[in-house]
Amino acid sequence: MSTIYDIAEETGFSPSTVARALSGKGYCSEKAREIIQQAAKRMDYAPVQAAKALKNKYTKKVMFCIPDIYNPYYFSMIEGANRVLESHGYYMVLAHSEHSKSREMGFVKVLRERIVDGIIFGSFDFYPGLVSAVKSAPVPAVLTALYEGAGAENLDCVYVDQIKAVYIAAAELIRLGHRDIVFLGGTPRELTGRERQAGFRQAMEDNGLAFDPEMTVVGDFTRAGGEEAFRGFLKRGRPFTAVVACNDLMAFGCMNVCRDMGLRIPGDVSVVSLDNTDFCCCSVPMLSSVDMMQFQLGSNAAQLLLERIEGKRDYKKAIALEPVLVMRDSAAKAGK
Amino acid sequence: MSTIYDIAEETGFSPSTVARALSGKGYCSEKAREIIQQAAKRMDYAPVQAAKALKNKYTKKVMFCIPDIYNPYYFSMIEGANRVLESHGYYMVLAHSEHSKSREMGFVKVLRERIVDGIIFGSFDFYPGLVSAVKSAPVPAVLTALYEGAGAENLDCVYVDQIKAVYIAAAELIRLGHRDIVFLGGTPRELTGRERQAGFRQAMEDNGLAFDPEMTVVGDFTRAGGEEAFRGFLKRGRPFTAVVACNDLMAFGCMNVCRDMGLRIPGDVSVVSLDNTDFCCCSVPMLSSVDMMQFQLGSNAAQLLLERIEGKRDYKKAIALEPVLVMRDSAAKAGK
DNA sequence: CTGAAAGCGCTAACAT
DNA sequence: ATGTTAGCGCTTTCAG
Repeated sequence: MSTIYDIAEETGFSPSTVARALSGKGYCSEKAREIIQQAAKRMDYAPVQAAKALKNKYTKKVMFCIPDIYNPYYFSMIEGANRVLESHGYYMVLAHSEHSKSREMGFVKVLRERIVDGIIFGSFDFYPGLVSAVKSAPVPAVLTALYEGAGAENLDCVYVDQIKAVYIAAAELIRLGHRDIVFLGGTPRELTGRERQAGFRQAMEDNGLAFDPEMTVVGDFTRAGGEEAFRGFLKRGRPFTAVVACNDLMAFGCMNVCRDMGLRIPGDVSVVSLDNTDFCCCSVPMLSSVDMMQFQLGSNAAQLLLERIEGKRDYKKAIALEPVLVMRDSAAKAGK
Repeated sequence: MSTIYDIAEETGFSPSTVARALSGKGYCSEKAREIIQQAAKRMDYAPVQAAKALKNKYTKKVMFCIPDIYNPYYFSMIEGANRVLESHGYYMVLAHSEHSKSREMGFVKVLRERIVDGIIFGSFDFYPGLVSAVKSAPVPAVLTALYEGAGAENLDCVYVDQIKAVYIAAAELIRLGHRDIVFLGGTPRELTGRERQAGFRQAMEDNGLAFDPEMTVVGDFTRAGGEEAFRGFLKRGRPFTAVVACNDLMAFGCMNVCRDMGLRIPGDVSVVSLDNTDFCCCSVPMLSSVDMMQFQLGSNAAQLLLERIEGKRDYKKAIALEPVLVMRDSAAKAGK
């Protein structure tokens, strides 16, 4: 634990020469550099980040804000972002909002203290208040969803088309011959919930099937929530042969309920969901799911953010990624 | 974006009065405080953390180092730690070593730059080099495992007894009448691998059963690794009626293989594993597993670390937590 | 090529 | 109660 002053004293050079030698910036003779670097190593020198941060106005840290740490959806996003951040010498500060708007707002507020150089939002649900707070924050932000409300003009984002994701899931079930398809969605109070339902409806109608609100239930994106919602649907006594679940966790819940009721998957019920998390391979049968490109979402978001932080870009950039259907064993032809 | 100097100028007070008014420390008249606080709000003042850090020698951040971000084992640990850190005004910096010792070492090295006030290790595999690096770091550290090698004298830790965890899992299977039990463990090159095997052996021998190395396979704690390892075991052609898996992911892999081979769970094969992650409820049948108290591990670790950081304690503290068996549907009486 | 000096924004001891 | 001053450790401009 030594400072440039200690090294200066030790080597007889001035602090500024030591700084130049160590940073590699500015003039410094070979000889001086060598002597100083050796002393630095010997004295276990390491620059104190707070001092650099105060002087340079950057912290080399980025905040990653997610709503739910137990949802594996976010894992590869974190990992994707982490990879590129790390390769640029940045660290990630995790902020977990637990779906609370006020906590999320709190994270945006502390940005003013400049504890990080930028922020990535893993969440989906933006609203004008948050967006305007984000925009008035002193550091750049990137969203991992498409938000087109007011104020979004200059906000970078990476997103995958939610409507399309549900669409291809439903379309595949229809292709397999299913007609009575349950939609296990999210609350329509959130944008994603509405978008996804729209995708489902469109897939049905494009294929000449009626969209029936009675075949729709909403859950909270947890396994338990999926179970509860699906049980609620079963009470209606409507016939069905397939389910589109809006995320893997709810699909697991749905599959649990099916098993309890003696329904076989995919024999009696076909299930396709969104997210394609690692756990799709852990269920029996393995879950067919739409890959929402989480890893790429994370890495691209980090990329965009760093471009802003490092001043390499000053205009808005939005990146759209394509969802990819991954079929496994939880869906089969209807009527088999 | 204003500083105490801006506010001083605006209000006519000196910077130090402003600082006192805003921090609430030191003398300051009611009137001055009011004026200053209003000005601060109006001017959107927020203290720059780098400046505080430079002066105060703390960053209000803690590094949490985990080896594998895709393993749900760590979720609740992260969450447990996060809860207490947050309640004390600290942020968590995530460090993901991807099981690489050199990366882990890298994280310990940057501690010298004082980017955080302390570090929690989620990993299991400690070795002398790491431990001595940790001990010479300028900030306190907490391990979430029991390490009794040299240098551990003054290192805080929270841990659950690995041997006991495996022991109670195996003992329950034995109680259910199983005698030919497969042990799906981790590599004996890591401490945990050895400990867990010891626990299994002890359970067998305490119940008058022989420990047979042929009934043991090792995997890498991933689902795919569990599958591969278990397939390897099946090739041996040894009869068995139950499996103790060293974590949930490997148990899922094992269950997948069983299904492929037409073995029914728990009819033909009973499975109990360690970790009790949320996903135990997602598999069919639901997985019986030993809760390794991850949430408590995380929150206690954070607690211990903060005690050190805030100078409230200067002696070693080690906390032992008890593993708890959670029976679900993947294990049943033998011979049914 | 090297050194002196100022300043990043905040804190705290000390003086008034 | 308030103001002055020095300093945390580093960067950078400007003299030399």
